[in-house]
Amino acid sequence: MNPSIWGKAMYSSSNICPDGRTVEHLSSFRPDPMQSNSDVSGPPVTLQADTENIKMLPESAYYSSSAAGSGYIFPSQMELNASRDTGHLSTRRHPSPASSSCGHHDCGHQAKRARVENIIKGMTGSPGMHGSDVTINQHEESDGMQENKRTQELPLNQERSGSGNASHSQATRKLLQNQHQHLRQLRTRFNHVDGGTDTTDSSNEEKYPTWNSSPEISPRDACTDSYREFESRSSRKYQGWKKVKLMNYFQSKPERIKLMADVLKYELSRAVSLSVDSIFKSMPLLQTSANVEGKLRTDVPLQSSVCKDTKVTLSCCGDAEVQLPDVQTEALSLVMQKPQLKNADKFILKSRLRAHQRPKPPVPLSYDSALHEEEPSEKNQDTTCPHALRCLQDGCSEVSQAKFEAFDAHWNSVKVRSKVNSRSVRSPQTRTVSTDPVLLQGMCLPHVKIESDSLVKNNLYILNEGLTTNHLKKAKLMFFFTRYPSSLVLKMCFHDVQFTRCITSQLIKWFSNFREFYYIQMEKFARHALIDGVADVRGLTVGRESELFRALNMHYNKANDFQVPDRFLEVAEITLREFYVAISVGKDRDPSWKKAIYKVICKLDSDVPAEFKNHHSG
DNA sequence: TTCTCACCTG
DNA sequence: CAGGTGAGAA
Repeated sequence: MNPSIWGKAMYSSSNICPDGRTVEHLSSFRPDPMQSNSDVSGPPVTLQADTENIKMLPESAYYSSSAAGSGYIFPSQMELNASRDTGHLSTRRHPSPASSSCGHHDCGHQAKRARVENIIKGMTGSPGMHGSDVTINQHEESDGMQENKRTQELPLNQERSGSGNASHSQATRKLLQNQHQHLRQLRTRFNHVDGGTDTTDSSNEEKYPTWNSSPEISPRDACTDSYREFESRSSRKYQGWKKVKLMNYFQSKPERIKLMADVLKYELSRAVSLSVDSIFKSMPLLQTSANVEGKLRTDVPLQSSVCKDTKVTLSCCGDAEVQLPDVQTEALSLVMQKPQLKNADKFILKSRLRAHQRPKPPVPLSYDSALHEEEPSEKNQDTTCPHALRCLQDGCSEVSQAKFEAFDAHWNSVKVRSKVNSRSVRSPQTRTVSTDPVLLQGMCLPHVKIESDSLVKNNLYILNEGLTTNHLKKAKLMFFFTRYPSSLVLKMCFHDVQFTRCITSQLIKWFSNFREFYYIQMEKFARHALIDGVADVRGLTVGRESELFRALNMHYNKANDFQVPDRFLEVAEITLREFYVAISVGKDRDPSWKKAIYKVICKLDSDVPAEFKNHHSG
């Protein structure tokens, strides 16, 4: 035993430099078969001393690479970002504007009838219809609404029109008859749209609930549904209807406009809700954005009167409209599995990073997210009405979470059933809720900006409540740069994930597993080298063609679509030599012999490229 | 006590 | 890859 040899060997192993000094130092080390198999009670002491000396040296003495020690942060510095549960437990607002203004049941029906009347009036009457024309129309409508009761109605109308005046002029009668005819045609038209249902059965009330947001209902039906609803009720409460008509007859014009506005609001929010629902349910991700856009525009005709072109303004939490910056819809992250996408497993960074070395067209999914996760969300944290981005970004808001779960349930069936996802299902934030139309309606989806390919580009919408396989792939590629990522790095690279304690632990666990595999491979190949009689550490190199690299690449970069940085090869080579030397000197008899190696390797982390931080993992 | 880590196991 | 566990650090 020559302490100087040991000392030199271990010293050199700790002074491994990518610039070649490694070889110079380690070349002096020749594993002594006798020593490696003999009692190591002597050498380990020396080794330990040398290991301690290592710590005294400045980092620059270890590694010339600028990456050395660049990112090492002690695990204790890992910040566990507790769930930022903002607790937006807003109460459910009653969505019906009719019942909000009048608590009485009949009052609500009457108001609705009055609105239907106004709707019909708006459809039949010309824009310039005023004064007595409206008056006449209102009379006629009452007849038209119930054709089968015209015989009962006619005397009433005559009574109303004439008010007991027997000398009604013939011209007025003729005009009235014409109006009757007109409204009968209108009525027929409505019935046709309605599918021919003209029943006065009382079961209709259950048949057409006020907020019938059944997923099966077509948007076209949705648009006519409210009319059916009003109509069916009007047939039951005809007497009340007449009263309302009379009242409405004397209503001032501003009041009618207000009613019309109410109806429009009602219809708008209802139709948009249904459309959003149907889109989320029918959007197959492969669907072109043009289709989506067209669908929205077609299904929600009313929105055109409120919103221009590409924007849909939804009423959120009452009547307050929430206007969001366009950028917010741009930055919503891709979080769902996309089994339909054949290239879903292609990591988005692939071409980007490759492009640094060889020219290649960028991947469609690659785009810069101008939104940084904290910026908008932190500002709006205290708003009582959490707009959707806040919901999306924080994800932990229970109400919004539940709302997203509502339609998320649809996607569960197509989610890849990997453990990665199944874990998120177990997340405490995840609950199973039924698809409540009210929830869907109240999703507070903001100002959905329908832009060409914005939806497809972002591929939906929801902030991650869990890690996906794409996150796993990203993490694996990150391992090429950092073996011991700090929580800060993790947060930066997985900023599309809601960082909870669970998520953080899972990410840490992932890298722990990566390291485990990495070190196992290193030890295995180091032992193989010893068995194979490699006598010089200079004979231990890790190139892209080496078996060790292939094993590692197969594990972390299975698709082989990522250009592994040269630095990783250097680190792998250093690690392999560390293991080789340690095993050679019999250090492996110490139960904690790897710790010294871990200590060295953890200082070799590089900075994660910005591409990892700027892109979503989808 | 809490957290991270390595190790072992399935 | 994840769960469980014990060691060690803060």
